Amino acid sequence: MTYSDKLISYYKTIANDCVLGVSLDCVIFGFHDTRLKVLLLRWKGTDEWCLPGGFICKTESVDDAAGRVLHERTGLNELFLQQFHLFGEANRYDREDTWQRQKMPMPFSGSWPDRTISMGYYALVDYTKVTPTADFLSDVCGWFDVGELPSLLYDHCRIIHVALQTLRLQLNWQPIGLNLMPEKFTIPELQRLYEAVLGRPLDSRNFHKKITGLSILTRLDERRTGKAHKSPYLYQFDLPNYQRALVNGNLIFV
Amino acid sequence: MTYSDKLISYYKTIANDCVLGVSLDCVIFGFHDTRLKVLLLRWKGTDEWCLPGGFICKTESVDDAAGRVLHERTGLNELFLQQFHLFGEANRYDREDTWQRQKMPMPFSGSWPDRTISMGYYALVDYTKVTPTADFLSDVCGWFDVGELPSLLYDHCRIIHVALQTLRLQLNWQPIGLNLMPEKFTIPELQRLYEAVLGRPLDSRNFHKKITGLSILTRLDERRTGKAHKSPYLYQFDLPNYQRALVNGNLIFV
DNA sequence: ACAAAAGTGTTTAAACTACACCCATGA
DNA sequence: TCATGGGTGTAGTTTAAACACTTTTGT
Repeated sequence: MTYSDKLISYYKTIANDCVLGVSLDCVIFGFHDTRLKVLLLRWKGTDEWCLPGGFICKTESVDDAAGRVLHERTGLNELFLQQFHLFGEANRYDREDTWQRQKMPMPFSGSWPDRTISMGYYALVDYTKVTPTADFLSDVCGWFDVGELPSLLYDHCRIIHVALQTLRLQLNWQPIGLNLMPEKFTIPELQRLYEAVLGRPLDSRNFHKKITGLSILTRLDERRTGKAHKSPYLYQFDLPNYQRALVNGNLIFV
Repeated sequence: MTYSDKLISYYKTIANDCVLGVSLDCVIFGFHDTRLKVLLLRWKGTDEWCLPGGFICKTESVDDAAGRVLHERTGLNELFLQQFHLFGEANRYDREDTWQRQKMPMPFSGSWPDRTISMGYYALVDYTKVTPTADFLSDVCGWFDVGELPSLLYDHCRIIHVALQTLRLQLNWQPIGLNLMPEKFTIPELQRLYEAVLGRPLDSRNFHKKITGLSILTRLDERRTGKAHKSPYLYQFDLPNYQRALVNGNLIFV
């Protein structure tokens, strides 16, 4: 059975079990080494990348489908996952161009619709806990700097940019720190995250004052050592206070 | 040809021309007599109401489809129209209960999917310019106070509540005043709008100070007369300054 | 000892909150 | 003349922004 045969069989299964004409794409954000990252898949046999995505089973809620895709690609459950935009243009991308770059005949026969509406989700995950896992259509799954994206199929470049815009807007009301940071972290590391999302530097004294003033962090006795400078304290989130601050809309950094 | 026959033919046309399994629902907000209103349709031959909605033509963008539905129901073009949530649960509502209340056999035959995903849009319109117009499935189209909704089909009650929540959150960054107010209005009238959306009273002195301080309003020489008290000045939005304030995120009333 | 980042406090300006009286109008 | 809501200012408090030096650590 050739790959092309397998592909046709794969799409037949999808057409049978899933809602046709609707897909979802997940922009999975992580944070590592002062950079905001996004998880991408490399299309088999090409140098083209795309977002993790999938279809919605006939008896499955769309949010659950997004959770499933995310679990399959990262190994994580109970992620912070949020709808952000429905990409519903009749001609979202240049189909000819994409097929050519995908280097394979797309098995679009009778039942397959000739336009797909895609729901965009973004997820915030702890980079250190993710096991990037490719899917049937891809051979590599890996992280990319949001500022240094490779060649992307479909309209996925636009989807990432809309996700990033949304993330910036929601920085103040969403538990972005909690979901993107590892369990223990230093205040300067958290500041790097906010700077990476906002795309501009913040004043360390004001940041420190603000973040500690919210009482959402607990300072541990440990410190992060090993660098040629003063060892910063490690902190972790105080969950009850964090939730409270979110509800009250206090997590503001403009 | 009975209504039931027409209905079957109607759904056949939809199944032929539109994307199957996806619909859209529009929560159309207006403002009148100090109250926030929403436009509803009465299902033919029943006392049940629902949101204006529709399907997406095969070659139409989803946003355009929402604009079309809105134009058909209100007579307005170029409305402020915004995606707010995808309602994608596999069992969004009790189907048996809904069919019974709709008092008609739903023509769900072979090609009709047994679950529908619906994209929620909200629109802000000038109440005074709207000509409510029923559609094929409804016999009445009219405004309701968001606080006094009638019996609603499907999950439309939930959809309205999610729309309202979104509207509250977006009050600060969306041109809500501009779209919901008539061309000329008084500052107390605008304050009533903000109070209606926020659901709580605002201090008139602070409101006046704030709104005039933004330089987004032009005071006209006219005043609104006819009431047994001091006649308030009429204002209109200064569009260039309004846009600027929106971009800068200055339209905040918490 | 040096380089590199962490930790910390004050001052100033802007924004927000609370609060009360007089005025114009129509009944 | 009375009832109703419109118009307006100030003081106190809170919040944000700007800004620099000392400490710790590893090399």
